[in-house]
Amino acid sequence: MLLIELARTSTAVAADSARSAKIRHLAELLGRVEPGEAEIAIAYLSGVLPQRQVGIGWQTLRDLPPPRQVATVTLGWVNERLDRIKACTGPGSQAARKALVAELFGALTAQEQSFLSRLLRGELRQGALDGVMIEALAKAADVPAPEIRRALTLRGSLPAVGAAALRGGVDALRAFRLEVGRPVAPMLAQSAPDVAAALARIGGPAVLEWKLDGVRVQAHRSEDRVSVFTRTLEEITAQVPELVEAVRALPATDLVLDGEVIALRPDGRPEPFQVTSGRVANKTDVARLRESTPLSVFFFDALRVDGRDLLDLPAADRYAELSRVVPGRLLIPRLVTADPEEGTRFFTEAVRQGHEGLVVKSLGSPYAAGRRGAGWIKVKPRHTLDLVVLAAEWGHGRREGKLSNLHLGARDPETGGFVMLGKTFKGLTDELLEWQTRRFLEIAEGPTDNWVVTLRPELVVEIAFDGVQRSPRYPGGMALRFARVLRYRPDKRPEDADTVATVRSLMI
DNA sequence: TTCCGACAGTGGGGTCGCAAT
DNA sequence: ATTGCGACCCCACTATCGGAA
Repeated sequence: MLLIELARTSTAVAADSARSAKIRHLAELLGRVEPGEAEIAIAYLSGVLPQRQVGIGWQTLRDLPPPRQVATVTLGWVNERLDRIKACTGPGSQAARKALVAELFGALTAQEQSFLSRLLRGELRQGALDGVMIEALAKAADVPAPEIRRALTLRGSLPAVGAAALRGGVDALRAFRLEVGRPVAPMLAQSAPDVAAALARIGGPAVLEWKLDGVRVQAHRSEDRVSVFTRTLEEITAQVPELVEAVRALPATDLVLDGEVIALRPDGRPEPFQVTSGRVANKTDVARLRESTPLSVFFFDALRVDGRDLLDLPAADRYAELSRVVPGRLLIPRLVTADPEEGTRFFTEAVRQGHEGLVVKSLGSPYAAGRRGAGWIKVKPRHTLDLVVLAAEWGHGRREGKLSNLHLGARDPETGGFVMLGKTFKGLTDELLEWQTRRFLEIAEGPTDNWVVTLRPELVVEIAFDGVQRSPRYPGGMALRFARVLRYRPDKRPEDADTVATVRSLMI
């Protein structure tokens, strides 16, 4: 199949806003792709690469060679070129890689260049990724969508599952099984403002578990072979030897466990997320770092124990199996209750001990992997500050032509100025976006056609955030984590805004 | 007819590995 | 040694579609 056919389908998908129409376009193409190229077509049209990543990003794609007039390249050819680019490493690789990218894009028409460029940048912007692709595959292969979702959970790769569905229908999908050593798509959580709201959504007794601010891990063990994966199914076995040893010491030899790995201080309180994250990401100095920054692991679910798959069992039964093979010191602290007051006390205690909050879980839910079902609900405390808008950046995509991303500052009484604490684009409605663009252009200082538009510091905005972290980038040495706009405060003047001292007092 | 679940899009800060400077 | 890029860790929120209620 020619790449141009995918590019045309993508254009058609983007042009129709109705999901049903997007599904029709995708299914039509999937219906005529040859089996050997099905995985590539499914991957590209759901916004992923079979190679996962190839080392090409926004900067590499800035200037492309002039396009061809006639479309000639096939999916197989393009994919082979991407393999070659991915394999390009070592001294001199940047120039070689650049040449390969130029050669690849030089063989494409304008429409193909646009498609491949958006795909490689991870911004397909066609209003369809895995969710819509699952429906399209269901239509093209004439199988129920839940069968595809189930297989995807167990296999973790939509191209592989989708190609099997097109080739062999329901029978092929049912052949996918949980396989020890191959990661499962992890179950995700929704969020709620407080414990009472979370309990109300579950509607009955629930399990409340501490939410640790670490890295999600899925640990597999077959005999003495242990492998560990992250939320996105990256393998990190070599970076977490403490976890490997802990799993190897368990009294069961055939296991898949779900948990969180975290760096704790000697007094048992958690290190800031940055410390855990840095430790887990490090590959070159693991032996030394495990002395200075040891990792602890806490498990909260079991997907397989002693050769028995548990995904379809209710959470309470899975936990019973988990606690049978994992000692208490490796289990997340938990409480079963339906009482909002008791739950809130548990929440307060978790936060007092330095943790992120709670995850509230239904006792009856199966392990609904890969979807943010209502089975798990996270609850975290929320802080707010009144800050001053120092500048704004022009948006992209559906925010093109709108001033979108705000630069936020706290008041510095010593200098009479403001100290930047970070940016945010979250929490804005279309109406607010419209309003702030007009308002910002009125108080702009200097040119308004640059990427960043500097403003007179006049507007006060109420910002919600999860915490203050150390920052190597911002002038005050601190930055807000997960900042989002709650509302503008026209009743407040910049001299009423919160000060850097207030922010510093919140830093962990 | 209204409500709500699921999805896609729009980006945030921090850290590491790697190649180039 | 420092810098820039890509990848990945953590992630919140709104708009929209279409099926459920």
